[in-house]
Amino acid sequence: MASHGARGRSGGRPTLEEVAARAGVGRGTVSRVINGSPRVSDATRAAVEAAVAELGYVPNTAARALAANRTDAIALVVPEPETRFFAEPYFSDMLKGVGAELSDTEMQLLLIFAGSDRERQRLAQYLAAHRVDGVLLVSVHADDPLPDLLSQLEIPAVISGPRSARESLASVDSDNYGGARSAVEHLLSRGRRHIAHITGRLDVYGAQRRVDGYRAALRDAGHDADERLIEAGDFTEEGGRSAMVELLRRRPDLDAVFAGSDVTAAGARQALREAGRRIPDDVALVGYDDSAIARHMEPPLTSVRQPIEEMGRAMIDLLLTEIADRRPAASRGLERHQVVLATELVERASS
Amino acid sequence: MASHGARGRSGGRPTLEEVAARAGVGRGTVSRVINGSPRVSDATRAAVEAAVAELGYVPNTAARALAANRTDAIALVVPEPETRFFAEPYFSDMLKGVGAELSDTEMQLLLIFAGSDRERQRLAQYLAAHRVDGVLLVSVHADDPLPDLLSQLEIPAVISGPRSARESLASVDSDNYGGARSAVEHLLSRGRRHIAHITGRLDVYGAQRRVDGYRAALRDAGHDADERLIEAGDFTEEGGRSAMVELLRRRPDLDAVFAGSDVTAAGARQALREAGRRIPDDVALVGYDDSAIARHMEPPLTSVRQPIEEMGRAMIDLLLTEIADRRPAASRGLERHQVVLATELVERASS
DNA sequence: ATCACTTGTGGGAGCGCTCCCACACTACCT
DNA sequence: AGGTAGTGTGGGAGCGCTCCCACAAGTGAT
Repeated sequence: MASHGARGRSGGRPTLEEVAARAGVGRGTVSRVINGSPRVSDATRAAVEAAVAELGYVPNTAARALAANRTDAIALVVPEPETRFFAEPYFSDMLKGVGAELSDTEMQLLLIFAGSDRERQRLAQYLAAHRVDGVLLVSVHADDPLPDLLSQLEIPAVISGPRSARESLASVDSDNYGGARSAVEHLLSRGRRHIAHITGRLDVYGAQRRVDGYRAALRDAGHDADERLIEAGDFTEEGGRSAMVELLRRRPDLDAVFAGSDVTAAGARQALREAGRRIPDDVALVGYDDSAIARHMEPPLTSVRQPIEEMGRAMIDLLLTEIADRRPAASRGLERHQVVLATELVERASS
Repeated sequence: MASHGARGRSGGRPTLEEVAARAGVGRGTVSRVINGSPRVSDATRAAVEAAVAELGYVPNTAARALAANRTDAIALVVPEPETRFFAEPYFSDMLKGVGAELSDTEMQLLLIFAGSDRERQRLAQYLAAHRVDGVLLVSVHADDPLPDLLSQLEIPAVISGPRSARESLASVDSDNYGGARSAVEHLLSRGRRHIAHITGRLDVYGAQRRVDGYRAALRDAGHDADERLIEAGDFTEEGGRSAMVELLRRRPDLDAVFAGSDVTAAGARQALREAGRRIPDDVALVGYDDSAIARHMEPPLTSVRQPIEEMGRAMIDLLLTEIADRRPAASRGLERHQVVLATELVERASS
């Protein structure tokens, strides 16, 4: 009795109502069983479950979403071009943690790229349509309007990286400051005295914090910071190479380099090689991220490991909590969830 | 007047009805405007569009999905562990093509991994719930039950790679057979006579086809196929290395290697180096995929380029057509869409 | 003037759920 | 006996759309 032309194909998926009829109970009871409500007698539950199995019933997500005003889906938003997503191990590790933590949930994960303006446009539409219950925002840049949009739309969200003061979103971060400190302290303990730093992209909060940590470690050790020992990179190999060239020109006497990422370190290594400097004999090198690159570099690279996978897990935990008590961060006052995970220095032959 | 406790939060999203009231028209008319029906007068359309803009109306996807029985979303299913997804450039190129082709559509793309049994279980649930309008299946293995499941559920789907006889799904493939032929013919034309082949994983159709092409090229050139010149790899670097070691042991006189992928070629190169063979002087090497690895190898690797991005585009085209005329492949008889795109040999210093 | 279309429009019915109120029934106190 | 909980259950109302039927109004042929 399909009244709409487009319906009734595909052999007719069974509905709640049909399951109820089959089990000899009411619609509400079946709904309770499906949703795991405790207020159902064991006998009834068994009868309903049998009917569900016989009919091969699968709930209609659209109907549920409409009635209950939730989608059972969350989005992992990557505000970067896809290229970077695949190039940086950060994202794949993050995805692994997120996926693992989500695997015993009913939640569906969507991956959304928002690198170009056009993609951002689409994303805004998407969020406005409330097609997800929550958002994981990885790699937030300074002045990014996304966090504001999110809290305006009152969509639960968790960002990775440090949170700037004005934002009211929950966040998970690794201790970039401490990680940088430990790298520099390590180099100092190895007797290095002229330690340079190639930064990451400074519009990424984390990179900025690493610079702070670098400065603090030097200051605490009684070294005066020489600005000529700091050069901006951009997380790319080429950026690392050219920054290294520049540093060697300015301070030919440097004996150690702390790079803002492993990829940057790879670029720096190249420049050092070309300049005839041996690693670690002439110049010690330390990277950041402890990615596969670090292990495979020649010589193997000392690097600061971030617990990225754990960060992913933590982000999901926070987000699910946030969704569960449906009160977006903004409206719950100042008390905001912020998790900071420790880093670990992995020592290898390059330092 | 929110009757459900959970509703009416978030400042009340405007509904179709409210837009209709504001524009002084009926519900149906607004729906027609939203969906771009031509049967609306210009004046009315303008009035509705104004109301939409003033109210900031965004259609409720769940309601639409429920009423129209479509989701405006398609899934890109990767039947592989995530690790492989990130490791092989194939997927990122594919994703790029798919994304590009989809960007002027309303369709949402979901990325779903189905590497483990558990993930497959979830996927089956997901598909049974008809949460997507169509599926893109990349990297299908032999005996994979997914294609059958898909046609059973009557979900429009397109697979990448050659289609086995029994499947009724549309497919897009690159010419693996021809690509392999061209690689071998190239090596022959360079005067190589003992050409070995390290295969990909043979449960992947494409890898099998490459073996066929390799054999055919040799046969046509009047060489008798020596099975000792063929060794199975698995698309990994380590697999390529150990296969090469084995080949060198069996046929120390070989003077060329055609590898099933660039990554495999990288492994082979390593083994050749260790054995003291120079590339291309002693042994010529050709890869497959023309990925970034090929360009950066030392020496740069000759490789067969597959138009992966174009494949992604073509898959989307097919799928959207399939969805548009809502008739899944199976029910439309034998005439099935199958697109095969040509490959191109990119010559570099390794051969 | 009549008929036969075509074009534009309004609104009822229905998609398959969830939420919640109402009600029956039991158990245990006063 | 009457009250007061608590427990399990049925089903109405409603979520915000799309589809389609009905109908008004216009257009041209007869």
